Amino acid sequence: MHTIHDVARLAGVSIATVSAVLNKKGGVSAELTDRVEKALVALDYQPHQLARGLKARRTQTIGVVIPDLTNTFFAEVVRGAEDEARSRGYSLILCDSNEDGSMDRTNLDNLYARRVDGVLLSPSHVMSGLDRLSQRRFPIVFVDRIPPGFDGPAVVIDNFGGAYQATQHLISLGHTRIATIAGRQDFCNAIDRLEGFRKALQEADLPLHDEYLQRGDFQLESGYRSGLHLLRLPKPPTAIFSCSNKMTLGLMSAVTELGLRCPENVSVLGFDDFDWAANFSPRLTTVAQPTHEMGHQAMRMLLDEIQNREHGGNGNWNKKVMLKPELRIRNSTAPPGGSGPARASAS
Amino acid sequence: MHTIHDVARLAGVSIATVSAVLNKKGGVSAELTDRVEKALVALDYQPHQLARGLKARRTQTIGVVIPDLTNTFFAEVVRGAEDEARSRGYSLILCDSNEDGSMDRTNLDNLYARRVDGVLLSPSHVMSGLDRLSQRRFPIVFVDRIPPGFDGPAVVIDNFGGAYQATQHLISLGHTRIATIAGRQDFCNAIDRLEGFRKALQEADLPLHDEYLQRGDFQLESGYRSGLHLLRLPKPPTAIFSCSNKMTLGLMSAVTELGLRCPENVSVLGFDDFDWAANFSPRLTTVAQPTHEMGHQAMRMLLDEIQNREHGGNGNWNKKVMLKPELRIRNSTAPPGGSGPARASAS
DNA sequence: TTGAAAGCGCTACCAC
DNA sequence: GTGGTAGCGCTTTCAA
Repeated sequence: MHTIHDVARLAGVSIATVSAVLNKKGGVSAELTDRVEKALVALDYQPHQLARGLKARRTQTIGVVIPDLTNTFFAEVVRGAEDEARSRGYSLILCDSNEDGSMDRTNLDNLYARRVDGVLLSPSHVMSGLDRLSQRRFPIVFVDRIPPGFDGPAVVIDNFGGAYQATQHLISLGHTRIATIAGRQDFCNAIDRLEGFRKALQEADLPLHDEYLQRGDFQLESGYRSGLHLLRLPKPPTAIFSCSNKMTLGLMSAVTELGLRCPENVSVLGFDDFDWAANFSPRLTTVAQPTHEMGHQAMRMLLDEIQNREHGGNGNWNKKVMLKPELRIRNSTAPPGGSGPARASAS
Repeated sequence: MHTIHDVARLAGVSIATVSAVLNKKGGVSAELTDRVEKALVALDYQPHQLARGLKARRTQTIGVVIPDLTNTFFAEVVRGAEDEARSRGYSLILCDSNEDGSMDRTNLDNLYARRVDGVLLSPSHVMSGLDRLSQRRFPIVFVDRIPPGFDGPAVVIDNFGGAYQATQHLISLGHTRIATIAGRQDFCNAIDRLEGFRKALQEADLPLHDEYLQRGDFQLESGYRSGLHLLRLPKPPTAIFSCSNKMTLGLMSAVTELGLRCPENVSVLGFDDFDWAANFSPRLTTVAQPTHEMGHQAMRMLLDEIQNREHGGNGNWNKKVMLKPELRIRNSTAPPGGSGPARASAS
């Protein structure tokens, strides 16, 4: 617990000299530099970042607010963000809002109180008064979820294209009764996925019956309930496009519970890929998002802007990055009726 | 960006009075309290936590160092830790060491520079000089991974018992050729799991051939390579006990690649449970750890100790919590030869 | 080249 | 009750 004073005393110099050496300001004689460095080592001195930040008006800390860390999608995004942050000397304060919109506000207030230099945000809720925040407090980059109409800095994927391509795949397999379990329609990602789905059906002159459009909330439970509902319909769909990983999990649970098999009885295509999707049966066909890359790019954009502002930038920015998802065709999707090349592992 | 001075000026009081109101010290007249509170709201004032921490000598921040956030095990532990921390007014600085031992040291130094009040640590590497750290810097609680011989505060599960029970399950199914893919033997969790495995075999008078003991490193790749090796043996095992989730994933990949089926050709039992383990085929039999609870308890122990020290506690503590894992029998384990009740989904 | 001193925003002590 | 003031550990002028 030594301070700069202890170092100065031991080296027989002033604290200003120690500070100059620490920050490599130059202009310190080799003689004194040497003495200071010896003292630094002798005391195992570590500068107090908070005191430094108080003076320098920056904390080298970024706040990350996400809805649910136990969702691998977000865990991977955070991982990508942290890799970039650490390589540039920043640390992360992690805030999990637990899909509770009111926690977003609490978390942002807390981050402001800690004077983070910027925030990466994937909101749990469509927020009002966000403009006030982003303008008055700190630079914010949105990841994955952006409020409709929001026109600020963000990193997203082409949700429309991903859903469109996914649905086309189902259509090309010969499905005509295609259902979807959509996510919360208050964010662009869910809206765009539903639009992509619609567009593909429309182009193929396929109808979208109301009962085939289930509105979930990204959570497992809603996938499960929607799945049960869809599969118990008098005329159940032969293919289901699930708009998030957790809902896909719930859906598979419903499939299992009803004693159905995938893809023989129903094809399942999910948004978000997993490590395990390729090694268990059915091997899931998914729209994979570049999660690590999303976190990485979002953090890069944020830190670039922060450093830009430190060099006198005016804070006008609204960069947007749209990454491409990738359709990974495995064997949870097959032609309706259970025939076709993509059989399950059954012999 | 208002300071306590702005509030004081607007309310027409001194900053000391504002501070007293902010910290509910009492001894401020209703009249002034009211004026201060109005000013607080009018300016949307948020106290500067760093300045506060500099003075108060605590930051209300806990460092969390884990090997890999994209491992759901750790993500869930962090989630449990954060829930507890937030409810007690602490924030988390998250450090992912990426299974790189040298990063542990870097991360701990960084956390010290930021004067976190304590650290939750799941090391990537057996560290030397840890005693110095824990004594001189901040309270540390270990989670899941503890160095052999370490006798400080920690939250772990009964790894020996979990592995023992798991192996007994395989034995009770009639397996005699049982292999294991062990984790890195530099941590107690891996050591204990191997010991539990050994003990169960021994009690059943079953031999453990050298070739049936694969030494992995907790990573997917090592599970894959070990799996390939085991399953290509002239006399391959009929059951494999994999000591971590990622290695189990690699093992399943090897099973698939060799065109084998689980549990018909080989039973697989994994440590760590997943959301999806119950809904895909084979439904994995696993030893489930109470991940959220581990993070929760570890954080509680840490914060209790921090608060104890603030109240004059002497810092002598070495509490240990050992939680119970749970064997979840599904259908990736079955009697050797592929008969038995737990068939895969194949018809 | 070096060091004294003024803060950064806050808490807490001590006069009034 | 209230407010002035001395720091917390650091950076950064500005004199010397």
